[in-house]
Amino acid sequence: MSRKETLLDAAIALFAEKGYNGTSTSEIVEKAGVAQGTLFYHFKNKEGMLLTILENILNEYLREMEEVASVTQSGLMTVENLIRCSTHFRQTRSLELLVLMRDFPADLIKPDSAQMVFIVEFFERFHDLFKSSIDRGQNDGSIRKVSSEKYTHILLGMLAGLDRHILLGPLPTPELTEEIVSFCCSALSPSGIDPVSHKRRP
Amino acid sequence: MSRKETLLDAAIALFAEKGYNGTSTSEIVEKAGVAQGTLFYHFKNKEGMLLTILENILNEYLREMEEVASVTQSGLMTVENLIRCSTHFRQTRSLELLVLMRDFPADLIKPDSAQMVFIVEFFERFHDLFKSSIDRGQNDGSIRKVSSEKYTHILLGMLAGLDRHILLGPLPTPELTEEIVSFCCSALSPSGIDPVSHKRRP
DNA sequence: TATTTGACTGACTTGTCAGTCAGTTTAAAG
DNA sequence: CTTTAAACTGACTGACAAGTCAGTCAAATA
Repeated sequence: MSRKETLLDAAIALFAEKGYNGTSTSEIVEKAGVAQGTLFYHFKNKEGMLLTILENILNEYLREMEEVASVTQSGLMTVENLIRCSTHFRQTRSLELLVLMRDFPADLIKPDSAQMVFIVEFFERFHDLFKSSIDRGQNDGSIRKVSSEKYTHILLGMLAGLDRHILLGPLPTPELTEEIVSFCCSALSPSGIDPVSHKRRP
Repeated sequence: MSRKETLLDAAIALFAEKGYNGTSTSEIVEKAGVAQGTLFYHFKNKEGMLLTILENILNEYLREMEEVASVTQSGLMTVENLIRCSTHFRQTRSLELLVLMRDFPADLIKPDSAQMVFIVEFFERFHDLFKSSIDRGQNDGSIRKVSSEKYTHILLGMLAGLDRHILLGPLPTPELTEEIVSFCCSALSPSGIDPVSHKRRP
């Protein structure tokens, strides 16, 4: 593993444990077992490390989600699987997601900076991914006729909120995946369609 | 207005604008127009200011919510009104809520500290408020038979996530209140009950 | 009037931290 | 072997921030 990767791993662990602001560069280099200067040889500055971490995790998150959405199926089932995907991602990449949830945007409040613009693009792509799935569901009849724009905001806010609730919340949380899926299915299915069997009710 | 209140107001505005970590005590006293020492005369330290702000906002939030829940009506309608209440609160107290959403728990990561325990109690009371409403709805037939514990986590995570999405998200968000209400009603209503009219479907 | 008390002041101390830089090591290329 | 460039080092620095404290002041109390 290269020094750069070692440094990133150390930073992820420390940021997740103590937060971005609560972690000094000295701690990072100590944990990585390299000298102070090495950090600044590989990264422009401390914020550059955070951006690299966020960029990596967002890239992978989006890649997995887009893969799920590319499978041909009803719009509602796509939404279901996007929800399951987000759960799976949270479980496999909890440390990086914790950093994302806690330290964005709190420590990147420089609106219109190049980094901010860059990160915002990811959010737009997540938004489009959900919105086009809802639109598709409304065309194929699996999702009721509601404002897809507004329902996209609701789903995105909900999923991010649940990630945060589970990862950072002070209360222990039980396994919720299938309940979240059926909660959303009930909310999205057309009236008269049973959200479990996906068949029209008698 | 007392100096103490002036200091708190200045801190709320600055914390909301630049975050807790991004604000120095010098900036707070400058904005409040008092000397450096005055801050530490009224508050134990900088974190004491944050805790005071969070305690105030959580107290008022909980008071409004408990008032809403005390009105006699079906469990589902109570949940509906709790959701509307949270929206109203977000709109009227956006600055303080912004501070809460962004800087808790990121800057209070001292688990088991007295302050942390104190804040966690609020979360438990929010949890109980929602859970008992769902339980009531399951008794009066307005809410379907699901795990009230799990659905409480979903609702809490969802509402906090939407607050965060709207207050801190990089994308502009349209007005969502009634869509959130009907989203949740559809998810909570018993199958066969129309979530809008609350009458059994033909 | 004399004394006490609480609110307030602001220069100062103490410490930390991000970031720098002159120089060393490593390893590849000629 | 020599040259060159990239990777790496770690002591150092300048800036700044939280928190302190000896002392001022005005108003209440005796």
